[in-house]
Amino acid sequence: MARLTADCPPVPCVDADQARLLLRALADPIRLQVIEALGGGERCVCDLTTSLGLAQSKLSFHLKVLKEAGLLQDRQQGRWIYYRLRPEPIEALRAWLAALAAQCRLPAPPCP
Amino acid sequence: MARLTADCPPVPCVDADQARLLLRALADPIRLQVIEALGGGERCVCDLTTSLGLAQSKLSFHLKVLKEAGLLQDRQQGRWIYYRLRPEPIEALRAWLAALAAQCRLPAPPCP
DNA sequence: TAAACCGATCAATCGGGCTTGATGCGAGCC
DNA sequence: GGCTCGCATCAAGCCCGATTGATCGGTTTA
Repeated sequence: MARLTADCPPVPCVDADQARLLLRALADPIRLQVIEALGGGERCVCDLTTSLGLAQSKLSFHLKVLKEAGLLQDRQQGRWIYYRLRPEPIEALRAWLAALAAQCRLPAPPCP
Repeated sequence: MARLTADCPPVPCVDADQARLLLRALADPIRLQVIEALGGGERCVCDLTTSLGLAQSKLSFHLKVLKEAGLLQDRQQGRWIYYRLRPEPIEALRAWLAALAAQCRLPAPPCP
């Protein structure tokens, strides 16, 4: 029969509040720079610091915000720490957005 | 033949800065309530005010933010104003997110 | 025309998040 | 063991955006 509409399998479902946390984490210019840099692949902190021209403390703060939102994953190797983007919450956010735009064309019930 | 993957036709492409404006507009709990309410279809302001339990001034402020971000479209009928969600920027944001998560699994270049 | 209603706009206030500089902690090098 | 390096954490200050209450413009009723 027809393909089922992906209830949960690879893409975790998010509610409005989880979506809000992801949106909030992404809605910052510096964090978007980090996200875009990591969109090209894994990077270490020292590399991000120099290539983005950010103070070490500032970058660390934003990395923490992104990590706590579930958007980033880190691993330690020697004295360096590498960060990478997690595609799962991004796909979940995409699914939430898709559901949002589905029915929005319905006309309003008359007001008076 | 297979359905094409919508390179651009209906979905306008966004850069990181435009995506940031959309994310910023969406990353607010009240605005998310509005967005979700409008996800079910068009509504008038007086309806939103009562169903969301918001002060009129506050709702008007957030509607303006969402409208300026391109997420909302309004029309006047009599003395009522109806708002609806525009699916285009949402689809554009989804496309931006999809491009983001594409290559993020690449390992980092070794640091030292 | 006056009155009532809907919604936008304005100025003032407030609060949460970002920034900054210093400090702490762990891992390698001497 | 002492030192340097990489990164996280902390406290204080600051700034931008949300909230609040009042006012204004426009539209429909009486």
